[in-house]
Amino acid sequence: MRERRLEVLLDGDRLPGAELERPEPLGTALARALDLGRLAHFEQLETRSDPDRAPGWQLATAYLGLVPADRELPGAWAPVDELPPLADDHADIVLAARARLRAKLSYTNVGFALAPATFTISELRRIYVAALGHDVSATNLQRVLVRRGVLERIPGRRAPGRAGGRPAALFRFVSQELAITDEFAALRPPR
Amino acid sequence: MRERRLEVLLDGDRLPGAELERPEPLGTALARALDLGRLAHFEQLETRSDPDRAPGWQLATAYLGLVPADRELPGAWAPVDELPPLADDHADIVLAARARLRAKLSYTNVGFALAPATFTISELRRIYVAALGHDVSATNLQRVLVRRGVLERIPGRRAPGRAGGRPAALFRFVSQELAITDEFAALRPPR
DNA sequence: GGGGTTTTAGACTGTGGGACGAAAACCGTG
DNA sequence: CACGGTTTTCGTCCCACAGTCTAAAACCCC
Repeated sequence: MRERRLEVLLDGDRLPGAELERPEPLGTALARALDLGRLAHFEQLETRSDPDRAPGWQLATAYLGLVPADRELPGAWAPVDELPPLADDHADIVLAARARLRAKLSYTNVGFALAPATFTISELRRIYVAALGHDVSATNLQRVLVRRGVLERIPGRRAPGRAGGRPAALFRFVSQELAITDEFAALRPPR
Repeated sequence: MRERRLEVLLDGDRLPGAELERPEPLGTALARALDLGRLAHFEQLETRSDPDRAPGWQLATAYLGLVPADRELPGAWAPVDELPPLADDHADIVLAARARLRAKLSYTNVGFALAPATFTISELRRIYVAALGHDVSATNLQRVLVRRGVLERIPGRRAPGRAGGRPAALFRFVSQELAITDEFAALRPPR
């Protein structure tokens, strides 16, 4: 996330990755190879076994890792909606990952993995807009997330920017652990 | 699904599976080994690489396949909520699969993969109750699914059973392709 | 102090879904 | 054939929640 756009880390014309040689969990192998430090959210996506994958044949397991918007990380980051041509089906994987992220933003609290430790509603709104790809009302965003117990207000206010404006209240995510917050409106158990 | 309970196919004390030897997509290898015919829904779950998995070390990719309630299939089926002790982490996998199914029942039309071609609302209700693990109102189930365009009424009625009762209207799923029907209430794009 | 800007708060509205009750249509029995 | 028991169907009420709008609050710069 940078400049109001969702970005993805690339290694040339492909997604960065690691080869699994010794017995170890998939996630740790990837984390060791990428050296991104602790990621707030790290989630397995699909495993593909395309026989025509070059060279020879191999299995590939994709992962989705999220980095907070205020963290600067080295490497080549490309905007997700303006990807250069990628090798194999890597562009597909990026789109699938974005779809997964968008869905989870709506019914979980993954936002904590994209947002700084504390933030104003406007800042959070910009992050959600960039990730979701469509506009979001700041009023509704705050009300929805606070009512669900995802967001909580903390003391203090942020001084306005150059252009002026009322000082903004500060918020933070109540939990840093992934949790489902929307019990899928329909088909709920009766009370 | 049998006798109003969700069931899982077992092969002794483990989930049925196949070993991948030649280059081929994971799904086809599994389908060939299991010989269940065409499944209405077939979905990849998690891939695990536990070094302490016996014997030696191996990767394992779990899949979720759904069989309509009216189809009788050979093999040893066990109720999901009364599983015998299973090898490795297979019990975990079954529970994860059930969780996935329950979530998808709420925001997609996967129901088509569990239901017969045509059915009454009461029959569909029994299926949903078994899969979700909690009661569901027949009235609301019908209204919700019809309004979302998932269900449609078809001509004819089903004669009542031994106990009598009003003849039930027949329904079917509009589509047999997986589709997301609930756009995650919150954080929807403004109109 | 006035105009522009950003944030905050409140009220209104519409929709979707849970709960409830009554009517419809069937079976058995006497 | 009238009656009670059963299952399905239909309609209504009601509440929670999200989208919209408007106005007020609090700041900047000039």
